[in-house]
Amino acid sequence: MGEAPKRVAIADLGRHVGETVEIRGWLYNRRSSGKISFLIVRDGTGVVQGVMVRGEVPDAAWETYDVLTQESSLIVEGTVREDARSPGGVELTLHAVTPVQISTDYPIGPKEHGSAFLLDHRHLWLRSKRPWHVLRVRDGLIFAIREFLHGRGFLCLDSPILTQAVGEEAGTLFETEYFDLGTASLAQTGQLYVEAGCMAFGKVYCFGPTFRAEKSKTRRHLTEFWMLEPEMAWYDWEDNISLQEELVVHLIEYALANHGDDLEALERDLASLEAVKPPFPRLSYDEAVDVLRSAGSGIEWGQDFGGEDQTLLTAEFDRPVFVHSFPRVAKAFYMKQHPDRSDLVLCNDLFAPEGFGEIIGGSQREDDHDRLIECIREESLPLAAYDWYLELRKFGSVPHSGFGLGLERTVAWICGLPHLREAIPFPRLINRLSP
RNA sequence: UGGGGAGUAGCUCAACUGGCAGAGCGCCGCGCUGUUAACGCGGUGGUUGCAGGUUCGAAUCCUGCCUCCCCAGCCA
Repeated sequence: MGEAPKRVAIADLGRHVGETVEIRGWLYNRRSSGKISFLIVRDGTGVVQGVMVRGEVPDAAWETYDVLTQESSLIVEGTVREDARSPGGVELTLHAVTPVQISTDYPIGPKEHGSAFLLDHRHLWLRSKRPWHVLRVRDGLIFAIREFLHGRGFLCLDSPILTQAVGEEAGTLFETEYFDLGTASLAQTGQLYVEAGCMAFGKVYCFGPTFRAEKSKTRRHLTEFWMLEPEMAWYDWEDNISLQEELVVHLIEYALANHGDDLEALERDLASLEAVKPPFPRLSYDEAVDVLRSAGSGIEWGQDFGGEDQTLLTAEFDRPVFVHSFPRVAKAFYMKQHPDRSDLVLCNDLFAPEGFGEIIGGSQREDDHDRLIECIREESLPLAAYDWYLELRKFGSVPHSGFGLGLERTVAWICGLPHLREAIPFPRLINRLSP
């Protein structure tokens, strides 16, 4: 026997043409045509087809074909060869096949399945082509977000998950007992904490899971989702919008440059992503309502945009659309009042094209102590819960702004997914807590 | 929380007006030296979501319950 072959990743096979290598992975599928058989092997980095010809491989290897079932783990050894007939352009002439564990009755087959069945088997579904590509894009976007922000002097300031203060709306909180301190709730947002952070570090962000107990059953909602929340001291609402635009452009460029293969495998229309270039249209709420009315919407001034309105609005443009200066009645208490219109606040939403809806909500924050107290009272929120937050306005208050970007909605948009449940590894929905 | 749709083999779905429970995939067996969700032939596989009712007879009609899917509201 010669030396043990080098163990390589399938993703790197192109650099090992002509060499004999070892791959450790799982059987994705198999096909046979009598005296020639094909083992489609995946190892987490990619998929490669192994070929065995009867009489040209040891009988022991040849006979493993009959034993190996879908998703059995195995170790194969073979010679890397370029071959246009093979998907991926590279295939493996097998010399040895060693089963590690034989899988029996793997539930996910090559034919179609329903979404409920697949979600029940999410722990296994992750191995399938579609989730595999989606979650690679998700990982890439997380990396690109952090890269973008650190490149601009941001500091990551993690906000707590267990909180006492209410972030936005009471009534949609997940609650739990917290020792002698009463009820704790899972954070709906880290915003109040990054507001504290930006006064210490200038530009900060938090990025983690957030929780909403809304009983909504739509393709645009999860009960647990990841939100990026940058917060910047000395930024006004227009600086805020410019940063959002740069970030979104960066994410699209990153995805196209680094995940083109994934997006193609997902059959994403790349042309519509390539069209996402600055500047994005910026409409005031009043202008957006006019556009919607002339497009046939029955929206009344003061209402927030529904799903249909968002689709209608973005259909007018080929790139994401900013809408700013919303009515105060439609927005959260902490947003700063418009200097010329007391019925508006200095905020913005960003709507993704092609009906993917709102991916960002942001605003300049109310920085005046007394005015902020008025806002809290107007919303009938418990003033005591905001004591530390109010102190930020007593010790060197400055204009500041920030926004929240929904990661899953961004992933869904970039990957072209019809439902958010595919944009997160283990989705939490109103009727789903497992796996 | 409202509106709509659907539960039949392990999976995806058929079954006309109430009249023998079916197909493809999977799985098992046989065949095939380049397959691409391989293919051909044969076989395996059912408490028709649960409980009750109508009927000579119910997957099918009626009542209640459960579950899932889609849409709306709310939001990221």
